[in-house]
Amino acid sequence: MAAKRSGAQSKRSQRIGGSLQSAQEPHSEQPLSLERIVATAVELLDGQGVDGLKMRQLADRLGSGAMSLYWHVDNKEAVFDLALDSVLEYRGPPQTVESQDWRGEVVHMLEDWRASMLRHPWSASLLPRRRLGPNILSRLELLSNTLTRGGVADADLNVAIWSLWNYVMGATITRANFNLSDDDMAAAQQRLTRLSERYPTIERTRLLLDNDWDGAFRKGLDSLLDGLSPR
Amino acid sequence: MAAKRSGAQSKRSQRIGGSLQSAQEPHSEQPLSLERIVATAVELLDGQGVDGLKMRQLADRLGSGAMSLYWHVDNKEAVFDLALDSVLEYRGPPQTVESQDWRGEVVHMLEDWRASMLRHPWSASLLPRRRLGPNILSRLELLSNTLTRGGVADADLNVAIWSLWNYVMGATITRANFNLSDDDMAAAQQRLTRLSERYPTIERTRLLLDNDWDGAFRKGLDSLLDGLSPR
DNA sequence: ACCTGAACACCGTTCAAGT
DNA sequence: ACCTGAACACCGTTCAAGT
Repeated sequence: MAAKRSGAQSKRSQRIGGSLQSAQEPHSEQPLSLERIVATAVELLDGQGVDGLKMRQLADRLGSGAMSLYWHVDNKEAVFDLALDSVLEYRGPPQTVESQDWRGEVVHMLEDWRASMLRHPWSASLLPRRRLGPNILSRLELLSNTLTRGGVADADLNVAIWSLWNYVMGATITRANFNLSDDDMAAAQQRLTRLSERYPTIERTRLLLDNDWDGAFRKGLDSLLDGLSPR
Repeated sequence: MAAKRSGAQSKRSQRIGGSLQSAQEPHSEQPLSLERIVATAVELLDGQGVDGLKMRQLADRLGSGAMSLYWHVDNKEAVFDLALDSVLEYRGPPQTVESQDWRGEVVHMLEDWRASMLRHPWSASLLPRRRLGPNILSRLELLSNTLTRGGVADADLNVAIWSLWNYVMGATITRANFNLSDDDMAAAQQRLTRLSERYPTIERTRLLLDNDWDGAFRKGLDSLLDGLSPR
């Protein structure tokens, strides 16, 4: 495992007269480091999606030879794991007083989790396929904690957590992969009406055209929490 | 979208009329056909996972040259779409009388859906990423239908359906990707206890070691349905 | 310790061509 | 209509080697 590099060294302290390097590559000549690799991988993933991440391109963007990455990282899988975990960091609830509103806290935590993943649409699909990293474990720990404080018995805790996990993951994966450009919307609409005699109900309620994702997420979450709440 | 009339398919002649011989052979030297390609792709995917499907190997297994597939199919993506849809067929509830028990029917439909996907562990992760095919649309239609019969108002229907979708997808994707060999179990246990001071709660309830997947799925689903049920 | 180019073993797909 | 091999444009990774 690579020792930590003090990343902020030489290049940072220079800060030469601000106008010249307004050319697009502000970070081209630093040494490689795990941090830079991960950050750049996230950039690339955000821009090109999971299939768009290429080791050569990643190295290129970092200004290094293609194979230099392999000294810092075992393989591409490791890059995925690191990028994924880096995106799942939780900063905690807005610092108010230690609140009594456990349900509100749960909602906040889950909405923040979903929002973090939606900011990096490749992340949600990746999460269930990889080993759980420290950041997601922290989120689960905090969630368990809050539920316990809310009165959920230990015997019901795992079911509650997995239910919430399932709901959040399903919602986020689905939403992240549903790219509704105007064209897609139009196409879906057209297709649906064309098939209205095969699928009358979902056509009537416009299931596939409903695009209030945030509202639907929140409402469904409320229902689930209703069902899970100790009475 | 439901009826996939891709370019590849339209390239095929219809070849419907009574031909000289109804092909009867097992599957060693038959001509290629979309059906055989899809069936074999499913076999391969079951055995090797999503990343294990190679066009060359697929052709090989079908006893044809590597490039012959491309006359029947546009590209690899199309193979995925077809394999996925083929796995999602629904045969309907066990033929009893038209029941009054709408909730029981919903549970049956969702458990069958989950079971179908778990029989082909690659399928769940694929489903949210691809265009919805006819078989999954049929399942959604039937679900909508049943919920409506159960008294869910049109205004609440989409939220209910997406909530159930989210839950089922999240649960199935997670379960399908959680391969708990004895080794993995042991490793997880070890890791968790080693980290027990960082994650005390999930360690205490053995969140990651809980392996009653079916039971947890059912219990969580019940909670969700409790929350969604009209009162 | 850190980085590198050349090279290998793939894999999806295009193409021109066969029947 | 249906199938094929050769070839192209990749891409992850190994290796032997540089500093």
